[in-house]
Amino acid sequence: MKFSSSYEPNQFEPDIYAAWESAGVFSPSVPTVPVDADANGYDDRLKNTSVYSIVMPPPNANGNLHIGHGLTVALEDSLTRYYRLRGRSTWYIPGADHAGFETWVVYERALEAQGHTRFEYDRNELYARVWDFVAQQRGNMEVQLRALGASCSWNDLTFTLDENVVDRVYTTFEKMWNDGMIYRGEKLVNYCPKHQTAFADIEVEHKDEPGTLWDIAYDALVVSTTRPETLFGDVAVAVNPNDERYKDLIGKTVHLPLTDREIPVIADEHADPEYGTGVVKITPAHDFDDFEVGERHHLERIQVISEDGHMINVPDKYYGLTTTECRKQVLKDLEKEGLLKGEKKLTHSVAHCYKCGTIIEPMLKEQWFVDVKTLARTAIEHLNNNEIKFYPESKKKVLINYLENLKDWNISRQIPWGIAIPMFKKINEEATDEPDWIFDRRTNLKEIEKSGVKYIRDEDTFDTWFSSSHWPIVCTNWSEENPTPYYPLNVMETGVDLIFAWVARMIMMGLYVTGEVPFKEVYLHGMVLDAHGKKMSKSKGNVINPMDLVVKYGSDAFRLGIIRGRSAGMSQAFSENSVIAGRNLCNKLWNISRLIQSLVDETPEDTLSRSIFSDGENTEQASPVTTGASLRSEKDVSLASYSTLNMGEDWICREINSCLEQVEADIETYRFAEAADTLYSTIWDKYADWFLESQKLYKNIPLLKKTLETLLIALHPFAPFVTEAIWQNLSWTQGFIITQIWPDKLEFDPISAENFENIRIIVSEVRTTLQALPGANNAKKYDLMYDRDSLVEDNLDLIQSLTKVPHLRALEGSPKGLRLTLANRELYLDVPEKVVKEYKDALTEKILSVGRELDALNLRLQNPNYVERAPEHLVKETRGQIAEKEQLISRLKNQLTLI
RNA sequence: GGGGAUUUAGCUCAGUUGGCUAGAGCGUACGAUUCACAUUCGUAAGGUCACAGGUUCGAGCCCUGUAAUCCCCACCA
Repeated sequence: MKFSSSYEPNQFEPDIYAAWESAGVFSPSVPTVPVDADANGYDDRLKNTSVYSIVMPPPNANGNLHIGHGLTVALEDSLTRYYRLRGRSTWYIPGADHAGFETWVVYERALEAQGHTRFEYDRNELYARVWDFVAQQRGNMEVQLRALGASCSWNDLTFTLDENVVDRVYTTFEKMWNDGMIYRGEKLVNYCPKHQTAFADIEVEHKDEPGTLWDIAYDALVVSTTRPETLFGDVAVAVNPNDERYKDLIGKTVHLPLTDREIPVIADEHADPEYGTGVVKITPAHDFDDFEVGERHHLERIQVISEDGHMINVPDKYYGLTTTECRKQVLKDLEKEGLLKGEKKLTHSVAHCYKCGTIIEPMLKEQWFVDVKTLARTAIEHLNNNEIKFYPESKKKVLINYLENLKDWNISRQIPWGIAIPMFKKINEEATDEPDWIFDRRTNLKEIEKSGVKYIRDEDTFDTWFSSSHWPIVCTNWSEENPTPYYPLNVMETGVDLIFAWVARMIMMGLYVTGEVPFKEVYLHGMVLDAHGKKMSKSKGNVINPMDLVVKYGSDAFRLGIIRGRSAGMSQAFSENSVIAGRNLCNKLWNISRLIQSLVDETPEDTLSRSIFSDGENTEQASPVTTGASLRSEKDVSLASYSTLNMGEDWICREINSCLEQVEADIETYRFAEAADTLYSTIWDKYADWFLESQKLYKNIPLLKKTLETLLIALHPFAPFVTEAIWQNLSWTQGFIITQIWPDKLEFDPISAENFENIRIIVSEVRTTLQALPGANNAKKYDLMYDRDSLVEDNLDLIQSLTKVPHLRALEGSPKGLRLTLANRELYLDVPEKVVKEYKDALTEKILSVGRELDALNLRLQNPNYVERAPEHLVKETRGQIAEKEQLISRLKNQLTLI
């Protein structure tokens, strides 16, 4: 493979992914089912390898990835690749979601487009049809996951309708049924009349909307309501027990308008004396609060709105009207009878279907419910026991708070596309000894017979979250007989918006099924907002498609871009600029590698070996006096395949080591942005700008190779493709980078490294001073002069090449020109007096500003408390600084007098 | 009503146990450039760390309060 001269990710990314995949490098090295060959109760292969497991939140099987998936994959895959490099047996388990409701909505729309409705088919037929529909659409998201570089174990992909998932869900359901945690209840549920299905509370969107509050006379009492059409379902009116105005009426009855019914006046705390007239009509079948009032007072529930949104159980006049039509008619009739006492505009929040926006109708329905008391309490105990570490930490409190107030969980959905609820209802009523409902796994059958009694299957399917809550269990193939070392997961990474719907339920279910928390850590990423911090939405037209960016800038650039500036739990803006910055880094690395490869190519083998085992031809540049070269013994040379010969080499080793330390600490605490940032500045600002510039003189080939390899491996988790592409292009590397071992720290001489740091300071000051001088093109005009300075004297070529000054020479005679001030060295720029004079203002300003700093330092030291109480090293440091500043000022002043 | 956050450069964000002159990227200005890279190199400007108190030798960081913004949950007859 030949390095192409420009970085073009599209030309190698697909090939590299295919090569990884066919080499099987994504599979965990330790099989996922434990093997106890010698029957000692332990899988011996686990002795030397620790495992790392992580599951992917399953994207919609027949959908496309959106920007949030892009972030999720970038984060999860970086973790996966990092721990793989660290030698763990790493299992990143991909998934695909049947996306019950989402897919159903799409399918139903397609069905309607063909002029059909769901009601023409029975449940089995619909299920089969959607299955085919999904099968046809499937595959896009898997292609896209590959494009993002997800190093997941494809053989282990779990689909949410896979047999083992259904099995596990049924097993749990059966256990809950036997434990008495499942009950069938007639309760008010959130019901979408359009989709004709119930929703869990979390699936409902509340929006503030303008509405009207009408006052209606029920005899002597005036009630306030926003929904007059439901009055036919009223079974009582309530007043607050402490409300003096109505005390006498409690227990009496009032006439329900437009009907011939009398309804009781009851006392209930629900009635707020401050609100409206303080009198509330009670409609248990169509209002959540009223339902509870009804429970407390054992009131009848009269359903007056049908599941398709029409009036039922009402006087003939109103029968069959839609709710909207009925409201109009009711208001008209009330007005006519003089019972409408007033109306007032208000804003109230209205529940909407999160998919179609239809107003959610609270509907009385028989559904399956999970009693969550024990589940929630157990989860809270384990959370309080710190068994799961949260990133960000604050979300744990939020979760506990949620669990403390959790209501029973409605798990029935009236949608064919999902896992059938394995419950069957008795048909023959006369078989009174048999239970009304029985559990049975044969949900492929509509009707079953047991002990001579016929049962018919419940048509409903499970809430997606009921099965999803088993995700860590089913993905790792955990079972009672075969506990796997990969369960609990090391981490659960997902969006902060799923903390209740998914994370909470996985914890409850994990504990219920396995007795263990399902994961040891949770990392919740925030939402990806647009460049202006606004939510992305189709209607705003600000949606960013991750694949567009991958095509435009490459997968690595996208991954580097999307994690930039992002921290746990925070919703943060995202713009193409950060992807461009990522692409630029990849390009930089590409060119760095090309440079090093070309240096390798042009260095003959025999020179190479000489430079390892002797000082070689570069002795003249290296400083025998100041670099501490003598500390580098032959031992170093023989231990490693590289050695440091020049200061810049020790310096870069020092910088790379501290970079590695930083990156390790950051990844292990999920500080992705900081880790990538550290790599960015190490590769660019340190490796390329200083080390490689200095290597243009010295060319320590073994060290160049070693340091490049180190940086490539360290960046691999974040930019997998370009690092692998370079690895494959380099002439001396072997195998895949993805399966390399995370680099050890490099050996270096700290004194020498510090000397290079001093050279950097000198070079920087020369550059700054030259830029500040009047006139253009200063860099090439003036010589740099030094006076008895061995560090400079020993590194003339290096300094000259970095500063680009024409010549470096020893000062002859008395000082002249412009003295460099910050470096604290005898260095002068050979600048004519005229130019120096023009520089005078800058110099004066400098003296003033250093003076201000000096004053501040002196003030600190004059504070006796500081000297007494601050740590000694800080006080000492301050004294040192004062001395330094004083020297600097005197040098500056001296300079000024010379002018 | 309950809970959780945020406020630092023009923009997007770092700043971990309190410690020197508060950092980065982008953007801006100025300068450079055959010799790995214009997807480049060099330099600079730009901040009362939302506000007011407090603790401390020392506060962007800790405490109290205020303001603004955001998210979630519940309620709104």
